Amino acid sequence: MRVPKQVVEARRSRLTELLLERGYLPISELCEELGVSEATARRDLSVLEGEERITRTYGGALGEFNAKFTSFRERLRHGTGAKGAIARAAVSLIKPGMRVYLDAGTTAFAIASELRRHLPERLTIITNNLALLETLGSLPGAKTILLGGQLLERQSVLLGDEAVRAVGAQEIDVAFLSAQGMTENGLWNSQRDIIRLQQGVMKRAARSCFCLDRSKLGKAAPEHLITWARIRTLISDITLPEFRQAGITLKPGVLLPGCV
Amino acid sequence: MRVPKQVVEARRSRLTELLLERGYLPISELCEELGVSEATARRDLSVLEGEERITRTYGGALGEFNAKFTSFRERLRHGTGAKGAIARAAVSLIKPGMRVYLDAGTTAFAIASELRRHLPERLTIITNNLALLETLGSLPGAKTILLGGQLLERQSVLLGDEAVRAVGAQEIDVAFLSAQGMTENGLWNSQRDIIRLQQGVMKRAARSCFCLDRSKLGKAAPEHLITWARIRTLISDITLPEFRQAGITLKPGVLLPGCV
DNA sequence: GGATAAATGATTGACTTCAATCATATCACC
DNA sequence: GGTGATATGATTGAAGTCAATCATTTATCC
Repeated sequence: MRVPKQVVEARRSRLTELLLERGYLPISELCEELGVSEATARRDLSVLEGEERITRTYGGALGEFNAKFTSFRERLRHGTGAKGAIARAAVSLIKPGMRVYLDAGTTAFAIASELRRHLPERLTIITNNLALLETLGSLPGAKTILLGGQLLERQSVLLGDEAVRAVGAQEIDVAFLSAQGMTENGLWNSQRDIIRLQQGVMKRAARSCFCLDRSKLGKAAPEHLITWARIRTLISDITLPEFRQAGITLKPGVLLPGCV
Repeated sequence: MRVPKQVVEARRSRLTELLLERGYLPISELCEELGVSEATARRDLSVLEGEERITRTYGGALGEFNAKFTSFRERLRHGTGAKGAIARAAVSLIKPGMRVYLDAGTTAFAIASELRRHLPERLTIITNNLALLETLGSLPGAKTILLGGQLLERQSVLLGDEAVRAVGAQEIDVAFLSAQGMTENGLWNSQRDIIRLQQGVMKRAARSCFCLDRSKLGKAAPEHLITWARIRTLISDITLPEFRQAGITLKPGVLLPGCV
């Protein structure tokens, strides 16, 4: 029997919320919870998957939160490619007892993954990136500090005045920062709030390392982060000749070797 | 063929980490990733599930992070029982535009779930509870602020000096707080850091509501939170005669009606 | 109000997953 | 070094999952 459109939509919203609340549910429980047949539940799942509101698994489905992180991770095959090399180079700078800052972005995630393999002693990790907590939260022996702030919708990042203030109270030995683009004028990012936080981090960090893979070369973004003259350490899979070709001259020693 | 014990243990740790990193993996990918047959992968999953380090699903497995939250949620059947009634009573106090604080604990989770159903306009939600973000993070129209602080191992809660400082900078209209026990001397909690944060919250909140179900009655805990004389609003499924029987006399109007 | 389109549940057959069993290899212990 | 214990992969049958199809019911549109 046909059923009003709004009933269908309401049920699908409910399904999405159920998955958000429970993380994972097998088909059987979904049917019971929604009071529909297996066929309808599958159809709903199929639609919601098409809209990228959930992720199906064999026998059930995952909520958006998981899905988001999973797809986030899937872009990043472990330790392979440029991101993995950049992460390994970054981790080589981390010594026992250090206080390390990681910001948002997939590079930070690659570094966190790398830390799971080679974890220096007594590390303190400071971040505004909630996605990292899944990876770092259960690291034994490491202390994890999360900055406060406003949760950005549809991203798992904390920003705003509160985050800037919170980072001002931190001591940081080494910070790993990323950006969305680099041109001859320096590095660029998309949002003013991100820049403000990154500048706050730089003020508090004894050493700031910028991690950017080659996909960022030549790209601009709305907000200017930093000029080349002020960058002390860059970690990238881009070679010096390639930089020159793009009109960027790096001071000697700025480009960290080992990931080209 | 038999294989050294440490190899087996290493593989299982790797499996656990893989799941932590990726959230969910189907059996086929696990086999590929670990380089073992399906049978062995299943056996590993079975063992790890027994040790409660992962959660199996039909066709795959979930990492501990998901598992923890899932079990956390499963204790709490939606809207039913005392927790649901307490949550509904709590939500009835929330008006559009308010700034609401939720602390750790399953009661806060119940309130968050209830908010997913009846969401007042322009709400700001402030919390130190990461588990809530999964539920609240995607609420359209609500602003979510997370306090900073140190991540408590094996819990998804932020505490410490930074959290206390962060809450000191917040304006709160109504705070919902919980405790682990109540005796004639007032409310008790397990950790000093929790108490410190809660006291910080009370200072900044125009109204503080304590939410405790009947399982807490008569229980003590190491650290004292607050005396009955200073409690203005209590939300509980316990009746006034029951309180009297336990040697607790509540000032009139303190016990919020509607969830007994 | 009638025609059309859409949603539902049941059924089917192909495919997948799963636990149990078994033979084999080799680690661990004495 | 011999013996027992144990991890492994292959196999198998039972149970579960899935997409496609079909008849039925009913909302939606004109």
